Amino acid sequence: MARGEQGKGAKRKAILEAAVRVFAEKGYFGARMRDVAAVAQVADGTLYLYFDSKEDLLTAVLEEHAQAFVERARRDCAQLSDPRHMLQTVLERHLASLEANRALATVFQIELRHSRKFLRRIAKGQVSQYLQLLQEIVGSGVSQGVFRRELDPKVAARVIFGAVDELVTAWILAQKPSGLKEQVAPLLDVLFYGLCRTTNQEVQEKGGNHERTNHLTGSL
Amino acid sequence: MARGEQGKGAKRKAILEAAVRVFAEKGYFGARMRDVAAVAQVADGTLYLYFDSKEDLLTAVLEEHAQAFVERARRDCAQLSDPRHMLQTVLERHLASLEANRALATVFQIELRHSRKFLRRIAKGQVSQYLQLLQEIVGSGVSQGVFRRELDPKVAARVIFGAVDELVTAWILAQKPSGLKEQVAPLLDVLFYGLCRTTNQEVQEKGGNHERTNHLTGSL
Amino acid sequence: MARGEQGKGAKRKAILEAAVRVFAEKGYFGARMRDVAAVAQVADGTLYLYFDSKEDLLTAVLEEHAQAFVERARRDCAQLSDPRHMLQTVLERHLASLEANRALATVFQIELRHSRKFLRRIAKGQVSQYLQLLQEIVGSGVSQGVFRRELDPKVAARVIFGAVDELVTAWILAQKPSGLKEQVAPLLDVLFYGLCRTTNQEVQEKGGNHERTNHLTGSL
Amino acid sequence: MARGEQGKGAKRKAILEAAVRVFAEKGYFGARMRDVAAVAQVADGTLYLYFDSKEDLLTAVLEEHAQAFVERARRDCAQLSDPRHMLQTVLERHLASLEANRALATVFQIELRHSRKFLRRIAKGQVSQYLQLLQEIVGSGVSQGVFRRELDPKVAARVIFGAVDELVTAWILAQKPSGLKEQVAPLLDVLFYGLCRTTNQEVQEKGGNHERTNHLTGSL
DNA sequence: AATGAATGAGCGTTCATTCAT
DNA sequence: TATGAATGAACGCTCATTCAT
Repeated sequence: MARGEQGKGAKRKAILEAAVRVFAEKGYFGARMRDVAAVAQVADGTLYLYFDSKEDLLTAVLEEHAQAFVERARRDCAQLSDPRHMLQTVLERHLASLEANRALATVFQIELRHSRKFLRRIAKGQVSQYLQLLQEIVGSGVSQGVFRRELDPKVAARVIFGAVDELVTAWILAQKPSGLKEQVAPLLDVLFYGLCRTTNQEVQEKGGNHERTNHLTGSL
Repeated sequence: MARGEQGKGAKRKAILEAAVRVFAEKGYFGARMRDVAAVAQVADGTLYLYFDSKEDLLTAVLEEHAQAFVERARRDCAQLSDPRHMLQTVLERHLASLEANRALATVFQIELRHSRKFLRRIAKGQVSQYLQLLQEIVGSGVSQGVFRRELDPKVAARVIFGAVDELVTAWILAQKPSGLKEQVAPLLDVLFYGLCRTTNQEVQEKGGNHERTNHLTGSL
Repeated sequence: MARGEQGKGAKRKAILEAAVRVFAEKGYFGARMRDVAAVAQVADGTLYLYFDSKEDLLTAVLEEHAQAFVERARRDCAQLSDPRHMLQTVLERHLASLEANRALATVFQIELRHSRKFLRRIAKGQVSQYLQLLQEIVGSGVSQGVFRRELDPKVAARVIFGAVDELVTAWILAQKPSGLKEQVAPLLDVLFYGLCRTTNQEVQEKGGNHERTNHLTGSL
Repeated sequence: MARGEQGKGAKRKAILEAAVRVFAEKGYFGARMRDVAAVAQVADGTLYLYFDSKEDLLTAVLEEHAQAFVERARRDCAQLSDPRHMLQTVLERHLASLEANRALATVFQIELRHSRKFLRRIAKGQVSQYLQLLQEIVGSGVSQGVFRRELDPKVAARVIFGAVDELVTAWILAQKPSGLKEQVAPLLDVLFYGLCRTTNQEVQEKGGNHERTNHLTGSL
């Protein structure tokens, strides 16, 4: 029972966790409040003591986790100076935290996007803050001369976000999901050095980009 | 009336277009078949002469457009040799075609993804073919020595797709959407040359990357 | 095709036969006019050139067969003098004709009775005439001194009808239907001589009732 | 309101009664669940708290009453020794209980038989038990020497059942229904003594069968 | 706070019937 | 006559939400 756990917000938490499970399993529209109540071991009506509506429940799931995520990402970055390290850290956190809770990841990647309304809410909320952070990282990278000055930080941030997002979605949909975190290195490789080969790249760095990536990763 | 239009598949087409409009406006679950029928100026039951179910209608919207898109992208590429040109052409087409029909874009970016089931269907179908194409482009770029040989083509393809996808979704959600096509250039800039500045880049190519991009774009 | 058969009423007949088959198989409410049309190899709309409505089609099935049945029963009886022979002949015809067309029997025993309205129509129509005939037979039997004079001909007629009807329904419902006609003899045995043993029956007729039954049956 | 009635199963009962009324009035297919709900003074959805489906509701009507009926019939018989008395008692109960609730009788005689499927369910269930009981009565009558030993108990049971059933159906369909119970006596007369006159019957029992029937009836 | 029985609006789908061809 | 595409009214059932206890 969710009763004795901690007393206070234990029931609320139980409901939220149940919601994540049920939404992930059946999808938002396929999920019935009754299912959530059953999983949370709570009466139907009790849900409404903690959440205004089904939609509010989904929103709560979002806010419960997303806020913390962005905040921690910012804190992580505050302790780093190299924007490449920042990106690496943020993306690793991103992938690792979703990998740790697949149901939650499903809700974030799929269920939260089932309507323009919801999508907008996310886009204006947490995602926007996340993009903002990425943009700042890119900006500071440019200032530091680490990133190319021709970059459009807005577009760059979206490219980064889109890329990670796509990897996560693919992972969600995969039947036998491979590791998510492992994909940070090749992802950063593309993001950092792009697709194109610069004429003298090989001369500059024998052994190529892999070494660089390893170098970076190794230094953390 | 949809009657006299062209005679044959006119009604089917009218229904499909109505579906796109209604799905885009109200979302798949918010849309009632009756709405679709009304917009198509057709009786409720008529919908079922052309489509098996609401879900089938959504599926049909997908297949009606997605297939053609990938095919054309392939045809476009067949006439080009430089993989950079290929990417540019494909992404331009991608953005341009969605920009031309915002309702359709909404359905593709949002409604078709409302459930794991549907998402999977797409991921295994058209999107997978699209990714395949991108992967081939990257692969040929590597072979030609235009793209870096360290690239993981699979990850690179996902990065490209994720980036475009993110741009489109952002455009869908924006209240006053700016041009989509205009974003191809900065997008390619990031994708081609990455975030990082290579130490001697400035020396090699005065004027930097912008010039290169312009050069490429200008040549088309 | 039902085309060339005889020209005129061939199509009407084809539809009626199709209706019997479909009604028997799926039940009146489960049957769709389209099914009937398909079996009759006719367009949906054509049904309405021959019958006013689905209900009318069922009614037509009834009238097409029931009328003839009662008429023939009367004709049969006209050639007999012994009311016991009459009953036997009528019931044999009854069972034999239904046994010959199980689908038709199904429609008569089940589908035609799905509503009070229809049941009433039958009860007032063909069944009433059939009961009338039975009643007359009983009446003449009483007059002739063959049947007991205490009989209430109305009740007797209903008992006879109910008994046959029940046998037919049981036959319809049976998975592996045994012969129907074979049941006439034991049925008549009960109807003619009742359940009770009259005190001196054994004395009067050694060998008992079986012999009598055989005697009667044998004489035909 | 059905609320305060008895508390517990009151609502379920109210729904069942409403169903009987509505099914009897409009027929199973003509009846809408909404009608049932309205008559039961209950919300539409409430029906589904007590019954799985419309069909389940009809089934429940059947089982609610039929079981009790057969059980009571058996109990009645257990206290009697003369199979004639048994038959009389059972049939009287049968007719009396249906006469007491015409709507219920309608459902039993008509609505429960609207499809082969349902008819089969009944035939295999309650009716089969009823027939079994009748068969046993006939059997014991034969053993006791009260009934003729030539009887085929199976056929005899069906004759009895068919006869009663027919009387009830006729009563249901009649516009101005006469008494049902009153028909037991003439019914038994036919069933007991059959149609045929045995040669010396008049001698044996002056006053004929009527007297015997009265004798029997009078003794109860 | 917690319950869960009750509510009732809402929707996808079917199918008898029509009618322009 | 015949067709079959089109119609649109109708209905069983679901489920988010409420509220008396």
